[in-house]
Amino acid sequence: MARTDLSGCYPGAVPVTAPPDQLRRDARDNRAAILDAARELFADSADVAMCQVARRAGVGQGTLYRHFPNRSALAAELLDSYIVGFEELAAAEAGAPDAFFVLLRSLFDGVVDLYGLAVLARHDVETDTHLKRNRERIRELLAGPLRDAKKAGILRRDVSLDDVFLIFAMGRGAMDGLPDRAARAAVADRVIELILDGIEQPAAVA
Amino acid sequence: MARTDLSGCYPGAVPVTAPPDQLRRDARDNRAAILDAARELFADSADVAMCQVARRAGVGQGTLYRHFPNRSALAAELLDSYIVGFEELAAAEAGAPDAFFVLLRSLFDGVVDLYGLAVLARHDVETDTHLKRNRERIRELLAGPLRDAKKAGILRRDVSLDDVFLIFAMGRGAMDGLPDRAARAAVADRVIELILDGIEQPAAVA
DNA sequence: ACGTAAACGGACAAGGTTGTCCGCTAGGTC
DNA sequence: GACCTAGCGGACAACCTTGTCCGTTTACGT
Repeated sequence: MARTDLSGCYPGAVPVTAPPDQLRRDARDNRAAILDAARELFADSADVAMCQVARRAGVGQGTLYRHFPNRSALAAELLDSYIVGFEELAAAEAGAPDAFFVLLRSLFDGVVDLYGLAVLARHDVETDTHLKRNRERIRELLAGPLRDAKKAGILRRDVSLDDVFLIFAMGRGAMDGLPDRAARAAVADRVIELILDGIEQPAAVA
Repeated sequence: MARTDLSGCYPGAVPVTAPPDQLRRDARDNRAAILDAARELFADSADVAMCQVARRAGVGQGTLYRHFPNRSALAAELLDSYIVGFEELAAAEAGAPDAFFVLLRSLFDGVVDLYGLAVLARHDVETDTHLKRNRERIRELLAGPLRDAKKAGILRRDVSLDDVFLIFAMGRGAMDGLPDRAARAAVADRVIELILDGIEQPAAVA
């Protein structure tokens, strides 16, 4: 006997559409738990299975996928919340001559805290429009500080915005495969030291 | 009816043990074809399925696995052949004051040509003893040039061998996700420019 | 020529991941 | 307190990858 076709009779995996603050309480809690779990898991690695996120959040896979239709959507949400913080910092530092270096440092700190996410962002950057927009946003926020730093004579004149992304990628690469935040933080410090001064000895120090 | 147990009656996937130059001609050709295919595929990405290697080499999967029992063994072989070249270069440059920079440049070129392999090497470094030994070998080859460069006053005094690996990882990171050799080569050039001089403006250039 | 063992190749089992389906539970409202 | 629907959860199909198995082919010594 053929099973009755019940398609459409149940909500199924209909994605959650309401804004997060209008959700039913249990849904809101689950959403938060999922984001927390994802943040913890994506901190150390980009290789996180969706079922791990669900388990850690204490929800079923169905719930996870209803809130975030795929891994990219989940990552995008985490990334957005990072960008918000970055925008605030940029606003606070606006005008300061060393704002550029403060923001650069903050980008590195971002990788220290969410290494896996940074990897994911890089990998998906070609395919995911949302991530591209975030990238563009960071560009905008850095353009002013970059100009100011050059004007103040504390930054090489030939450094471009593209170079900043390059430096970001360099920092991320240096943190590849490290086991935890502490190790990444240590490496980030050293990378900044190296990058700022360069490794070549200035011609004559006397 | 139970199938007769034929285990051991056929050579099966018995690994090839003879030295490569004593193999039967078809086996030697296949081995070479596999290595060529792997080199091409690992050039752009670490995410290469073994069956792709087999297909590209024009051999069956069984053949591939008999020559190289797993992906690590295949990667190790490629890596070894790179190391041989690096050793030759180190020998040729021995004593030259700028040997350190030449070798550093060569490491970057290695990533440009075999990016996927570099990623793999980094990722497996904790688990694979063979890779660890290669790393150690590079360390040995760089120690002298590093000392000489400092003595010649063309390298910051506080740069350590660990920093060299860090710089290597930075370069690799900067090349993440780039589509081809050409793009990687361009990035490698810029990274070297940035790393050598640093991005901070020297106090007073006057 | 010819026989033997080395080598081949592709089917396949095992393991793991993604995203969907659908029967049930329980929050919020009247 | 009862209803109704948003939301839950976990089984599962589909897919991919790794490494093994075993019947067949072929290089090479005699």
